[in-house]
Amino acid sequence: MEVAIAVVGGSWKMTVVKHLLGGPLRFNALNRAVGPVTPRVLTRQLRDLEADGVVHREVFPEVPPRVEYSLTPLGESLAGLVAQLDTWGGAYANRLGLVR
Amino acid sequence: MEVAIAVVGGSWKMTVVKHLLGGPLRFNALNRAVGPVTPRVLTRQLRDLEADGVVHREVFPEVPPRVEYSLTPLGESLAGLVAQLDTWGGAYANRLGLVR
DNA sequence: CAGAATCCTAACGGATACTG
DNA sequence: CAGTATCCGTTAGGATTCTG
Repeated sequence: MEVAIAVVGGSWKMTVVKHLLGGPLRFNALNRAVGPVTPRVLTRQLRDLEADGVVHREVFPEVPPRVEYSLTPLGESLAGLVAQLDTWGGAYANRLGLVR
Repeated sequence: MEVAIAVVGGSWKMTVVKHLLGGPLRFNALNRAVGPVTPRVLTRQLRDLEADGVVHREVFPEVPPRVEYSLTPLGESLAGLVAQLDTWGGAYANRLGLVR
């Protein structure tokens, strides 16, 4: 339990995984997709996910530089979790809308 | 997504929910169940969960004092998430065991 | 394009001790 | 029993600016 939270707990990590489920993305594309996250923060989260074996980082030695991020099999095994979090978060947001 | 992480992201929050799925628990019982968490930290997490409508806190005006924590319906709706996190965390831990 | 460098701060998690 | 009080260090997250 705590292990999972440690891997997944970062504010943007699961959002990153969610967007990578649709296929590899380059750094700036990911940055735009994920939301209002600064490059510095996104880089940290990506490095964490990489270290945890969730994300794969591939550098293409080109000009201009290209770096693609994709999910490892382990990362893809988070798909169910992403779906549940997404659903639950949606329901929770709705509930807030109703209560307020 | 981010909403869900905000509610669930605390280091002990999902562990608390997990243990409350088995029924209401008193503060110290919960403290023992959850693990090496200090009262101060546990209190914070519980107050957060209460504010988010996940946990219900009931005080029984007795001597000695008794306070029971239980899940709200919203809290119980996290059961699936708990199960997935638990499973995934277990698998991840095993994988670590294999790789190292 | 993909980040690194630098800086800041709020808050989180924790240790320890004390109390109605 | 169920916390509160006080203190602490780390670090996560963010803003801004710069670069190979």
